[in-house]
Amino acid sequence: MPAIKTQRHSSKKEVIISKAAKLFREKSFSGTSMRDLAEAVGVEAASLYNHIQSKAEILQVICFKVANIFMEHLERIEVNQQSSIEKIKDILRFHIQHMINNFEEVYVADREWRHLNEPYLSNFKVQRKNYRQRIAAIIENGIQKKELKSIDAPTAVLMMLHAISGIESWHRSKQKISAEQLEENMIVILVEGLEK
Amino acid sequence: MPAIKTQRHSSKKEVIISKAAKLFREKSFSGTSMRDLAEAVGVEAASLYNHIQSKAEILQVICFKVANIFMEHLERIEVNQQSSIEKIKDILRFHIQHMINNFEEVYVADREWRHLNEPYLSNFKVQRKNYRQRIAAIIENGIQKKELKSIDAPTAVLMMLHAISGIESWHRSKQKISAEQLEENMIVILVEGLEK
DNA sequence: CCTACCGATCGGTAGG
DNA sequence: CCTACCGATCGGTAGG
Repeated sequence: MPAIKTQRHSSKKEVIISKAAKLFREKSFSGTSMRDLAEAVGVEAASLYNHIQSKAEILQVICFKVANIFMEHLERIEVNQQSSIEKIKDILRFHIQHMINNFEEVYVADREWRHLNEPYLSNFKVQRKNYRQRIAAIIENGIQKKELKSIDAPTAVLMMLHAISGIESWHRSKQKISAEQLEENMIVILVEGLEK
Repeated sequence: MPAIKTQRHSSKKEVIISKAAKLFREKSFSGTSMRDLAEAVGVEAASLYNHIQSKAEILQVICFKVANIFMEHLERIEVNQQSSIEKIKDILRFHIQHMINNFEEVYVADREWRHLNEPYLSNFKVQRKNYRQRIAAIIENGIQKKELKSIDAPTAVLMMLHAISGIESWHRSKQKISAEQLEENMIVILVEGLEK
């Protein structure tokens, strides 16, 4: 039955990608050997190459999968009719939720993309820059409409995104507050600030 | 003249540490070979070992140097008589300034510390946890005194510190705003929020 | 500071 | 999916 065989094959590749994301986060891309990965998957190192082409391919898959998810969400936000501040909140919530639910891969895409090879490296950088500029444009629009303070929009984007990517170390420790509470806290801090 | 000899020796070690910080940031700790470092310093790989004991030692020096600078500053903040909000602002300004002026080493200490060997790894984790908890205590004090919103203090600490560590990618691009403007923008966003 | 070199490990391939 | 193996490179040492 070829259908099942294909399914199994694709599923095994997904297992490899998933285990790799975990290891790349813990030990970094360069610090993880294909033998480490093979052990985590439960096969010999040579067997990995029946499912993936190279170590580099694994990183490519992770980085572009994550980039595409965020880019697609941004495109939906851009065309809707919300206020700037609602758009920003929506983007923040989306990032927070993905960081909580899928943080191994989001973390790796965020921290290990430098190890991509060309032409993927340049492609990724362009996408990343584009993504940030389009969020900055939303912020600048909000400043013009007096919804937001007149702060430097590119700085605000970097701070927002990095503030959220920082929850990983929290996530791994004992969860003292729920995901919903975490999300609300983060939105309040970023939108309204710390000061009472 | 032994005094001069010692000075030269220590100076060369500083050059090695400095070049290593730059390479560890660009290519990560595992992705940087001692031959890469030797080339950046302008010697053969074997010659590096006249100044340092091991690759691991370089990372230790960078991580604990940075950790000590921030810990010493926090200790000065804790004993002074400012309001909680002034203490938080002071910590933020200190982080921003060090990120701007010394960002190679601060970045490496922040992102590459996982590659430390024991017992340094455990020691570093304890210091890091302690540092964050003491800032959280300042925030909690501010909440009690109604100076700050009643947000989750550990979450606020992680967000603040990561928002600031995110300026590195900005710093490396063309500087459109000055360091002073950057600092003011970041303080406003974190303390007062984005919303007008 | 260099040349010469060590054993270990790397990503990846051949062949079954 | 495995065993067996490749050339390249790793961190580090010996000896001068």
